[in-house]
Amino acid sequence: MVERKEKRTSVAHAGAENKHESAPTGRRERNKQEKLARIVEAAKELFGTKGFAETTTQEIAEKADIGTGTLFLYAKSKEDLLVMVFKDEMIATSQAAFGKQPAGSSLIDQLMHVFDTMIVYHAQDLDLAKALIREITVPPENSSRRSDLQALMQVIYGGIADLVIAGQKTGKLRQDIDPLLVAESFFAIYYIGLLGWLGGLATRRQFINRLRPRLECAIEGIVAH
Amino acid sequence: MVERKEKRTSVAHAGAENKHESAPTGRRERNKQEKLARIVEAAKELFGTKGFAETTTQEIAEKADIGTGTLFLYAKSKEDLLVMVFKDEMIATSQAAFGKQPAGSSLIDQLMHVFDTMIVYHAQDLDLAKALIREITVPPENSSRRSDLQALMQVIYGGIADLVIAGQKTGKLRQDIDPLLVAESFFAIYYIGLLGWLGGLATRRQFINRLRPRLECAIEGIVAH
DNA sequence: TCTCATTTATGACTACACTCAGATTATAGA
DNA sequence: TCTATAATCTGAGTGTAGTCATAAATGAGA
Repeated sequence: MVERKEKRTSVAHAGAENKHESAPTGRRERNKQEKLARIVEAAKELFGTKGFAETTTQEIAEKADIGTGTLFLYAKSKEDLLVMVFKDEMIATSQAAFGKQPAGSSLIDQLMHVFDTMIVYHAQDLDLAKALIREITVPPENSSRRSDLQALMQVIYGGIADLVIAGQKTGKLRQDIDPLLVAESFFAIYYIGLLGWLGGLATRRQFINRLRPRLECAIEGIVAH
Repeated sequence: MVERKEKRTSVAHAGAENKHESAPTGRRERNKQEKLARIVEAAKELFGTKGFAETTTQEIAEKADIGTGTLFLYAKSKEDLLVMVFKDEMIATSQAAFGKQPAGSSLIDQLMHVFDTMIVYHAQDLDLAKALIREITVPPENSSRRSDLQALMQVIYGGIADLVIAGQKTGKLRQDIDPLLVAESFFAIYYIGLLGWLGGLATRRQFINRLRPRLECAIEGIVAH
């Protein structure tokens, strides 16, 4: 054998490692959860401070106090890690955006409120946003990533669809339209603009300025006549 | 020195290398063009047969009969190569799609015709399409890539906008709408569906089946009343 | 308590995109 | 033609994501 690492002691545990505690509810499972949490936490910090590209998997493993190989038992790839880091936060962000709607506002204002919130989030770290969008755009067969994506999409599409349904109830919007289908279109308009911004084809301002008329144009198609 | 490569003879020239022809119009420039053509050709063949991920830059360089280092003087990255390979073909494809429009067809049919053509193209090699979409989605600062993207987008947006303008001339569509803005929205709807397909969130059939109603919904917003 | 099978962890190793210091080749001027 | 300079080329080298054979930890049954 070739020299073992001498660490594995100063771990930032959640205060739950009483050496001989052979608790009934499997130690393995808890260890795994803890380790996963440490990994995501380490990745979040490093991605946040150094940026995605500048962070090596070695560093993440070191910070999480595990071997490099172990890292890839918990995340299939470096980009997988990014999605892990991002998912919860983004879901929370969009949920908050849907929740805090000013009462009685129009559909367009509601949509803009949601998208504005997301934009603020994306703007916090452009590199991170780029890496993420690149990754989230076409996830490989890797099923774990895909289910993450689906969870995120459900929140966003579902939220927008709810706004549409509310509009239908007031009678302002056509009744004969599938809300989910409309939600997808709205999101598509947001997304393609976002890509333009992150890809450098447009500035943030241009992106935001064009978003509203685009959405208005799309909404025209679903208002009741 | 460490042994020079003994090749550089069996190159598939365009039949223009008469050894002593010190032509007035710089040999350098022509060599460069030829080399670039060889590189793109080699990349196209290898990506097409082995797939993007399975092709190494070494192989491309070998096939193009140049050093590995040289490859990166002509393309900033492996993905850059992919865009090079793709651009011309895709532009030709979309131009053809816009060109061969059956006379007198409705906007929705025209759009579907364009998108169907693109889908056929994408379907030829899913892996290639995925790699490309991933790449094209958020290109890095690298300006050459961005201008490629812009060229492609101009063709597509421009083509769709032309369809809209034609519709406006017949009076069927509202006059007060920016055709380019509408074009972007239409493309967004296509694109987000494409991502879903390539990302495994939907089958090709689902993608195509949903495309039409989505577009119809968007068109509703621009028909004259 | 002691097997022993199964799960989990490890880091040396591998493969490959990309770099760089130095070699080679083209051109312009004498 | 020869020389100097600039442009172009090159492949051994580098850094890092991801693998894999081997080791350690765990828990069920005796």
